[in-house]
Amino acid sequence: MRSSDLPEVKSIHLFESMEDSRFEILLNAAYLQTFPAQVDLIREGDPADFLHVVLDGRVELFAQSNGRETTMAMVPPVGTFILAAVLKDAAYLMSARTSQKSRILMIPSENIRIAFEEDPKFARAIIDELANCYRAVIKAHKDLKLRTTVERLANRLIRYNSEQGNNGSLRLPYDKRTFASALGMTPENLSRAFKTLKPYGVRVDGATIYLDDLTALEVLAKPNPLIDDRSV
Amino acid sequence: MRSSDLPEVKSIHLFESMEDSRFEILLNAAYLQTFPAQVDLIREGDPADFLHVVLDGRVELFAQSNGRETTMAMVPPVGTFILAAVLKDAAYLMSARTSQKSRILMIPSENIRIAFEEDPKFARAIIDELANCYRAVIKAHKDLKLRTTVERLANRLIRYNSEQGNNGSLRLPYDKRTFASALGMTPENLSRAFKTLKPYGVRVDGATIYLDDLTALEVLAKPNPLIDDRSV
DNA sequence: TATTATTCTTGATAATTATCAAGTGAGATC
DNA sequence: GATCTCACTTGATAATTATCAAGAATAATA
Repeated sequence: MRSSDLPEVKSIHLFESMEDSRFEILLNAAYLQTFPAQVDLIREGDPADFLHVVLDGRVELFAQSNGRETTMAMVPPVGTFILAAVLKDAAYLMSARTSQKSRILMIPSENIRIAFEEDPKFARAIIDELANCYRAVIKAHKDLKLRTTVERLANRLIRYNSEQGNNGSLRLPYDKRTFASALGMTPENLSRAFKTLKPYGVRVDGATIYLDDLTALEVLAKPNPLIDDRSV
Repeated sequence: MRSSDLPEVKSIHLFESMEDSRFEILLNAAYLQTFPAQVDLIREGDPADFLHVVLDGRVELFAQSNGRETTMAMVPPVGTFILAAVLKDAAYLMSARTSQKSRILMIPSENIRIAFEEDPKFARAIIDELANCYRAVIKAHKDLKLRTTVERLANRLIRYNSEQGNNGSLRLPYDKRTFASALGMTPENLSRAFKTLKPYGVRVDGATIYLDDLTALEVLAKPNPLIDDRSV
């Protein structure tokens, strides 16, 4: 990768506490590449050759089995993916594709593991990142097992509204088909769930959603910090 | 805790690479306690004061929201739980209770974090454990999103059969009510799912299940290593 | 502007899963 | 051995969610 990209990458939480010399060695072996939308980056089952870091754009993690497919998560900048597989030197459990044009940093697994062994601060940062990933999946699992489709949608809208400035409107960060899959429902039922939420002040205009009665929506959704708060 | 218990605990993967002196300091502050069945150990939302290690028995991790409850996982010996919360010094995302009489080692979070900072080998062992936990949840999430109830049951039976010696019979490791919740279904539907599997050679006798036609069951279940193999 | 995809929505229907209520059966207790 | 309790099962029904097939709406292209 170009050395002009180094400062930007260094500012990422994962690397900021790392020694400069070690950081340069690590990144020397790395690739920074821009991909168009809908490009397959990794396939579940393959060995974990690289740690991926999303710098720009958005990456969809998905999984397949038995002819079915589901969206597991969307990774926004700046986020890593497939960290656990890299650390364990195991096969990927999920596939990844760009959902929009994305800039991806790819660091060889072997270099990550070496840096991890040699740099306690980096090890600590890795742990933080992995612990965050773990807790995010636990929350997703609780969301899926403890809520109906309508409740999941309502809570997601409340979360997006809060993340996007709490002004009663939000934009869905990706198409509704993917959104439905991420929420664990079919596109058809996502449409119907939106209709169900109409009496609670949810107005849909393409990818823009207006929440005209947040109070009513929250009564229905019953948001729970231990499921919905990304920071907890 | 009693020093006579030290060797047993030391043999656990998490601690075996640790320096003896540091290990003794760590365990000095720890508690080793035996609890009867159905004792609440931790409650979601509480701060993570202790890392828990199940030495004997079995612990149920569960979560509640909005009046509903679901079993998230069962922790067999020797397994840790709530490691991520301890490392992040955050609130527990799940509650835990003993599902049978259990011997639990409790190590203060603060000591874990100190040992982690000071002992790279222990850090490495913690990472391995956390990565395993992460991958286990991902698998559970895929199981839930990509399979029907009957398929989930079928695959779980195949897994238990393989874990218990591949002799065509297995014992459910906990009551059917909990088993159903862990599989993401109601007890009633678990009964019905067993009936659905009857033509595939699944015979139920209390907590003992016989798999008389493993081939047929596997055709239905379509087991997938990236969901079902604990070791992958 | 017309045309063509594409995505999303809607309606009808089917499949799946949950709920409620009652029943069965095995083990515990007296 | 009687009966009590509890876990599990069964049946009837309801609710939820998915599927299939068109039909709008939107964006993309000519």
